[in-house]
Amino acid sequence: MPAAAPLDLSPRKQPRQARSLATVDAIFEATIQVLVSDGPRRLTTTRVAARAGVSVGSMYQYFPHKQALFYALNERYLTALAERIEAACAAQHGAAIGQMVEALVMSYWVAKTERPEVTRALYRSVAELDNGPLIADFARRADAATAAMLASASEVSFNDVPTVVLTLLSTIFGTVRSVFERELPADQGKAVCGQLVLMCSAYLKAVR
Amino acid sequence: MPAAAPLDLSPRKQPRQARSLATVDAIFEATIQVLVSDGPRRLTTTRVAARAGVSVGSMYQYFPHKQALFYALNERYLTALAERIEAACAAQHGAAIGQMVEALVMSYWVAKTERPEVTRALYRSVAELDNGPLIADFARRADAATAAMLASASEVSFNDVPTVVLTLLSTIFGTVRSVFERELPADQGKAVCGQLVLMCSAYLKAVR
DNA sequence: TTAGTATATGAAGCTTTCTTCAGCTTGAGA
DNA sequence: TCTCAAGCTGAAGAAAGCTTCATATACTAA
Repeated sequence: MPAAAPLDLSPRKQPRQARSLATVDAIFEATIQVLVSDGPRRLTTTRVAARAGVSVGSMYQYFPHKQALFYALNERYLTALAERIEAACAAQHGAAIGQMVEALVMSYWVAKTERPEVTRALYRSVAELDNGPLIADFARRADAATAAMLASASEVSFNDVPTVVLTLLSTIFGTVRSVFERELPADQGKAVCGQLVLMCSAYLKAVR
Repeated sequence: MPAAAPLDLSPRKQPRQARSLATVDAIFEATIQVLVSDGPRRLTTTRVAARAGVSVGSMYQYFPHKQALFYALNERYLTALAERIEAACAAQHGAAIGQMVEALVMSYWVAKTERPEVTRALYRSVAELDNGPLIADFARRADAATAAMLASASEVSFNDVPTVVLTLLSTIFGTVRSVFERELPADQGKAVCGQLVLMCSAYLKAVR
């Protein structure tokens, strides 16, 4: 565990005028772009500011330090991802188990493959900060949404729902990550994704 | 993709005397320790040298720069891991499919959980370098070993072995990684591991 | 229009880190 | 023992990054 001093990661001030909102957005977008094109090692305040078309000073109006910016970016990303998963799960309440699994896998897959370079860049840059709390929060939301969805399945039920959900999500999230890490060509990635649906379905049949 | 300049990652010279071998070993071990205790961001040449009980200069006798050291460490780790997987697969030739899966999952799980802090530290530090070639090499070996093992199963056969293998390994590697990322308590980790065996078995039954 | 607040700037100070190299120590073989 | 290559040292140069702050500009509301 990184024995880092506790940092204040909260934003320094909230943008109030339209132009400052644009500035913050530009900074976030620039952060992603620098991450994608230069990698996490070269994510510097200077570079981000330059790409965003603002001065370094402006960054420090809204973020107390580089880490805070990066933390906020991850927060944004994971929150949006959680919302998509929740929506996908909610849409399947009462559906058949097979459909549920397919929807769950596909919503995650689509979310990750929409902008693959961004996904890859974020995967690679996790090390830069202690995002444990963010991951935990995200996991909690995904767990809850999935559990609620499974519970709504009228036909079948599982003994140990928490373990089933944990296994399911660990598998889905992990497998997708593996596919990105191996930098597979698109068609192979899709193939694995399809097999993943199959695998999860087979699993749920086995433990129901 | 990180647009880094192509770096020479090969070691600078080979240790010839016993004491230099000890130095190199100490440097590797120190690298791991710094990674574990200080995190990848604070992995500096000074810190590593200090922890290893040698001077910075000594490091530069064997590694042209920091990246090369880190690269070599990953190479060591992944090579050892590949060997263990190959051994585990070889030991199951001719066995029942269920046993094969269990052996595969467990060998990987055990390898990763033996020194969990090290595993975690290495997972977190991947971003620091472009280890694509190392991952690719490792994946190739694991694929081959697994494919050979499956092919030796007399009872059953699969249509698309490459896809099955790819799916299987992506799932196993990814799920284990997910478990570490969520920082689950040991018992939950074990539980997921058990379920993973189940899941993979169910999958192979479904696609045989 | 004017006062007051919000926002933006970017050079400069400070710190950290990487890497080198000239000189010193250790070990192996003759 | 002597010689020389192998190995080690660590201060110091050079580069890069983070963050601040005094100053300047834009906006808002009265």
